[in-house]
Amino acid sequence: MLVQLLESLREAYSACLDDGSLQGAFPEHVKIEEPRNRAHGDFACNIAMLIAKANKKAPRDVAALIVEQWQKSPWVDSIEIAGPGFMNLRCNEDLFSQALISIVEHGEKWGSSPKNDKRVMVEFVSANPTGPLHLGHARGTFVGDACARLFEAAGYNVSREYYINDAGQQMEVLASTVYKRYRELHGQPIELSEGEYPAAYVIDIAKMLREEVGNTLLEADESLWRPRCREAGVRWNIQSIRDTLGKCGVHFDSWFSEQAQLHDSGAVAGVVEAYENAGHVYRASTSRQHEDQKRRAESKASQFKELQAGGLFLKTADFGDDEDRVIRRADGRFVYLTADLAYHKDKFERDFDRYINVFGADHGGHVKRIRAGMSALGYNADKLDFVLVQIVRLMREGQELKISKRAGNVYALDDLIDEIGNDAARTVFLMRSANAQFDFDISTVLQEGNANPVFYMQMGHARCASVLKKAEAQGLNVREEELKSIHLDLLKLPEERQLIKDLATFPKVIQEAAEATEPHRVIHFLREMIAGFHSYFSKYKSQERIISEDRDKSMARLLMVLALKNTLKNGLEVLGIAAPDWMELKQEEVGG
RNA sequence: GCACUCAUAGCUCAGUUGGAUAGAGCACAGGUUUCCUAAACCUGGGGUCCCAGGUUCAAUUCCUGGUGGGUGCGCCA
Repeated sequence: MLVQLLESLREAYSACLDDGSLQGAFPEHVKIEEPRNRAHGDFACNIAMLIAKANKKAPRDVAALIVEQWQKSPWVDSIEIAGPGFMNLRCNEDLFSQALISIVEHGEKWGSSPKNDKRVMVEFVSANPTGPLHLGHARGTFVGDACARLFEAAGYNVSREYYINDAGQQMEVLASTVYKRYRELHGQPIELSEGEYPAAYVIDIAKMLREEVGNTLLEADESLWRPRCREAGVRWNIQSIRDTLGKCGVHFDSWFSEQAQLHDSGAVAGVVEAYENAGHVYRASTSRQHEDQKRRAESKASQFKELQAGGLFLKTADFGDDEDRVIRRADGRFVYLTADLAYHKDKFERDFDRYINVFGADHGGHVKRIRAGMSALGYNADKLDFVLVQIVRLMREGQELKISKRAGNVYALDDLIDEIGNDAARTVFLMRSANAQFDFDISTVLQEGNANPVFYMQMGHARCASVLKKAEAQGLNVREEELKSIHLDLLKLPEERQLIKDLATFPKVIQEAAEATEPHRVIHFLREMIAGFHSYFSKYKSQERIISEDRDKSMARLLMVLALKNTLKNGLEVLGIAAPDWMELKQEEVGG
């Protein structure tokens, strides 16, 4: 619908160019959109304001010139010039009819863009394999997956990647905890030290280990038991993470191991060498930004400054970072950042067009460093997108659900899915802009009613399905091959025209949500559309029902319902939320 | 101190990359509903869009400077 209108506007514009009344290229950010105030017409266009200055004419005069041509389009019934120079247009009924038919004909492709040859990588979750996923990982998981789905719908070739931080001190702590639990299983007394993992899952890891190796590690040297325990721990945790992700409907295309693919492969040493060769490093005890050290004197960083003994600095400050960063210690060991740089270098070598990184907001500090590090290697850091997800505080009946890692207190992501279901969990974590923190009481999604966003959306879909099913029982079938013979010009009610216009904007919503990596836009779009339908449904239920004696009118409305259902289904699909044809309701009818 | 991020109705939050009279849910007040699955639908009250400048035909939106909340600031990961 919008496509046709834009096309006709282009034609009108070039006609203006041809007769010399206007000059200049067709402006890039022309908007044709529904005006807030419906009295202004079906759509409004702002082109006159955009090009007025270049043509040295008043916006309203420019508008008049365009209107003269645009009115010739078969899609346009009338255009009015209003306000500072808006063009308010009313569309021809054929345009509405064609839009509806097109929605149904496109089926599950409706809303998606044609495949392009762009490749995008979405890296998300990437939780340390030191334990199961918990609440703190939920938002990143769902936002990352929804972004990936959005890009797929927008026509991109998408690859989902999980970066496994299976190197470093945390793994050693895990290994020693596993070993202690292993000894405990063999009757030896143990005592966990500060920082080790007290949670019960480590016992499960130890049990698995005992089954695999029996008691052979009991008397073994640390050089034997440590790698074995580490490996068992990592393997068990990754499996646990995979299982949870599977429950969440999330599947990765690749799992990237820090230990194997960066350290063991020599990639980390390689990236340092690349920086050395490029002349972006220097050896020092403190970074060049002495002032930075001073002004951080009051910060947490100050308590670590004695540890600084001099190492190899990367000049990230030359590429937009706040200060230079150490990438190799004086003793030759690399730091976390070095591996991260090597990882992103690896990503760039795999040559995607765009890299989406979904991080928790507490990792926001990485953004500038990685950007700077990639720029220093000569890569285009603009291809990197960072989605920082903020904390969501989940409540249950006013009580906060804790993420705390203290034993027995962890609220695992698994538990959340078990409690409220994948659809509700997705809705909760996707309904708000990722970079805004918010509170949510999960008792809301266990109710039935408008306050429950999942219920509201799914009920909308179920209602459509229900109406269609009832119609079918009466012999009213919307068959694809007969779409064109349905009298869609009978859809004259203002609510019907409004709904069709809303439906028609769906592809644009998907496209823009993908571009902005903002899945929440889709939820808001769906909710608004459903609200309009429910309102319409109720308003006319005593007259002008969807299924009525008037067969032609019924068929027209059923086609509209089918188009709505298709849009809802595809919209929910792109969020990973189920679109049921029937909802089992808990509550009994009131007053029955 | 510096960086990132947020600030919109009593509460939780949208606001379509700068558009016309700023919206939704909850809560509150009133009303409708024997019906195609629902405590659903309608109406109403409720706003200094944190403050002050700037850019623009047009700013809740972009820029600068403040204020307030969150996060980060290590040769930890």
